[in-house]
Amino acid sequence: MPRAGLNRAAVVEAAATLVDEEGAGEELSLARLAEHLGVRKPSLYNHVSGIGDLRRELALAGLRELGRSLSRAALGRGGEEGLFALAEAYRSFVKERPGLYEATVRSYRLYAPNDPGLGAAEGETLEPVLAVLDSLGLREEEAIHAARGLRSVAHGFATLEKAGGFGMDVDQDESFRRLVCAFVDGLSGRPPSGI
Amino acid sequence: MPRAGLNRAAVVEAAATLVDEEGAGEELSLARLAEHLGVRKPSLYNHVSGIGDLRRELALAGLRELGRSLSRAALGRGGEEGLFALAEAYRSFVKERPGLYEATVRSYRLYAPNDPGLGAAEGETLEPVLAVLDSLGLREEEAIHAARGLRSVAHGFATLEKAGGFGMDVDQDESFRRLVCAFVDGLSGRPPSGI
DNA sequence: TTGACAAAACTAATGTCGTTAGTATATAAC
DNA sequence: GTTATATACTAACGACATTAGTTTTGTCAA
Repeated sequence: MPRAGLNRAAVVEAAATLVDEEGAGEELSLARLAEHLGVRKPSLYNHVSGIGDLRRELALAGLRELGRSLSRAALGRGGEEGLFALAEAYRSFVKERPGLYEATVRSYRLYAPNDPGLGAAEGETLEPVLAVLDSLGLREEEAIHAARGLRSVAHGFATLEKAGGFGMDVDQDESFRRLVCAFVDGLSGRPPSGI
Repeated sequence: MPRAGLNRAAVVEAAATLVDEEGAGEELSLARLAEHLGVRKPSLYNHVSGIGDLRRELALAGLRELGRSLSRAALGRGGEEGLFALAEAYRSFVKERPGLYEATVRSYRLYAPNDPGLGAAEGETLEPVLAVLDSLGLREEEAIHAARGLRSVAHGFATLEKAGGFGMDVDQDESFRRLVCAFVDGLSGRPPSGI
């Protein structure tokens, strides 16, 4: 039995690739992952303590990567331009890493609350959003409301899009652009910017 | 072996109750449902052709009920008032029937496209939205964009709320009100209505 | 170089799930 | 009352997660 050279990080990374290809729901199984890694199922227990642990680790990885994407998008961009960049980055992340994103959403229901690691990672995704909102003069409770709104907009559109929930043959990029425009304009109380 | 008096409708209804209590993900199993109904697992196959069939039936029931709720909300309400009523009805449905709603979302990815029954039920949920948008002068492609936006807003907020994704202790009703306000105001290109 | 030890792989087994096949019985129709 | 069908059952299979116990590999110190 030659060693496969696995470790926790490698297992999680392989799982992340797998969920992006096949989905993070019931499609993810230790059996499938073990097969992918050329190893027997129980061997995975040397690196993760079960499928729950693996899913939590995927959620953590997803939140961290999403946070990085959002931070990058907000670099050097303030005001409404920053909000558009954040929304677009959010949607892009869901498109590029669909399984990993799905894992982060599952996390809220299944692991949180009171998981300090996930809470911290979630906080990191909020930070760039609050920074951009601050540049628009929104602070404290007002900023929380606006952040929730922006996240709802991006999450709602991206998940419905990913799930194929938009039936009609109408351009989805344009739908998203209009949605974010409407939200941003409504937020600042100005007439449509038309960006 | 006295009969339990089951039929397809009773099985689906019991499943709907179950998913509202325990979730529509992996929590739903034929084993659990059979136990709930006081019957052995294989007996359920007399009424549904498997767990896939049951999930599809749940999605259908959820879409129909959501459609009814939206239609009721739009009765006698046009313009921005109608949009607020639709958004609130959507969110209320998710709160009252969380499992049934979850089943409808799963449906897009797993059963659709090309399931005529689900497609029709989905169309029924779109109808009242398009009617209200029509009262605002939005037609055709423009209405589709707006409908997608409203749905993204309602779906995004409601699912994040349900999943416990809003950590901070800030009023969620107020967050939703502001989000819908911003979207509606941004949609019509007017200054904030403050409703 | 060798011996010991921990890490990482394995086999075997248990229990849950969905599903199918085949069997018995209760209800309804005649 | 006989018959037919619907509805329930038992038994069994394969896929899954998980645990326990075993073997091997790689490393590090003597």
